[in-house]
Amino acid sequence: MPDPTARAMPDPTAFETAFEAAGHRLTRPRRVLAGLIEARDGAFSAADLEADAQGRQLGIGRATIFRTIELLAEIGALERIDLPTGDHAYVPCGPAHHHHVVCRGCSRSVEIGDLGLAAIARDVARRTGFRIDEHRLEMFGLCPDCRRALVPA
Amino acid sequence: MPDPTARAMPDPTAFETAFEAAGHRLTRPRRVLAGLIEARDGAFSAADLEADAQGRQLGIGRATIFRTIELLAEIGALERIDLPTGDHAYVPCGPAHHHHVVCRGCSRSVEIGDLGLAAIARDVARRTGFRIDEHRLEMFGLCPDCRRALVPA
DNA sequence: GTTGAATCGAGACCGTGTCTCACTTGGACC
DNA sequence: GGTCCAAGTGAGACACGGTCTCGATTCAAC
Repeated sequence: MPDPTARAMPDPTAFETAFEAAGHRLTRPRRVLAGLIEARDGAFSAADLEADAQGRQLGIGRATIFRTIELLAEIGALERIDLPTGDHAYVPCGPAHHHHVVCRGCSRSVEIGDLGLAAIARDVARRTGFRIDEHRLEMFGLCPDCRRALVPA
Repeated sequence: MPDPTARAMPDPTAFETAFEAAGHRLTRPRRVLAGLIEARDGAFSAADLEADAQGRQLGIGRATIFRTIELLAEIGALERIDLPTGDHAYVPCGPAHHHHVVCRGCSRSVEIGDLGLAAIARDVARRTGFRIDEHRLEMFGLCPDCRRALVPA
């Protein structure tokens, strides 16, 4: 009977590769958390991850969960977004500049490139006199699946 | 000697008008907080307001501060924004749909209209299949004054 | 196999925000 | 002006996300 705490170790996941590429150790807790995050495939809160880990009785400390999230955000594999409710969530993503659309039904998230925002930022800079050096755009709505679920007929 | 807790009552401020227009009582704590917020003229955190109120020894409870912020947000006189640090801040604003540019130096904030975002949202909807029903854009940088202060020569 | 720096788990701690509950007060009505 | 009561208040307990500390563990380089 396979030990549930020892996930079969298939190809290293994108997260595992990211850890090593950034010069960080690939430890058991990090591997487990990487697996849990990839299994979620969408925006999640720290509490979600905590519940996942606790549910499977993998003895992973809360501090480690927050540390791992922070580390992944630091190396650009994760990004923190702010839900309309005011809560924080995290979404897996690539390092290039981009934004997210998040489904309020299932939390699935899709990256959406910069769109015309850099140009808008320049425009705002010209009109306000501000020097803009950071911006954040988040969109919320319903993904195709959740839309269909809403109107089943 | 004037009682420091009894602010001279000049023309009702925009906030005070907003309270009454929305059918809420105009109480002493609300008047005081409205004054403190207007004196700040920019983004502020709940803790800032708390410190202001406590510093002046106006016996205003913490709960009242949060309740008042929430109420002002509800009637559209205040909006919650998310700082790049992950903290929350609040900025005074009008009820029309708009976005904010916030100075990371002095917290001054400027409203910036919808820009082309509605069009971008439609574009994203078409490309992703999502139904977009909310978006949030925030820009951060340095206001003209803080820029000058940075390069005094 | 040894070694030590990186990482970990447990749990105390902190800050933001919410809730409860007994008390106060604004303002409508007389 | 006085009465009245629903709306609002202050104090303090509470919930919760996130951080910090510290002694123990573990990865991975040698």
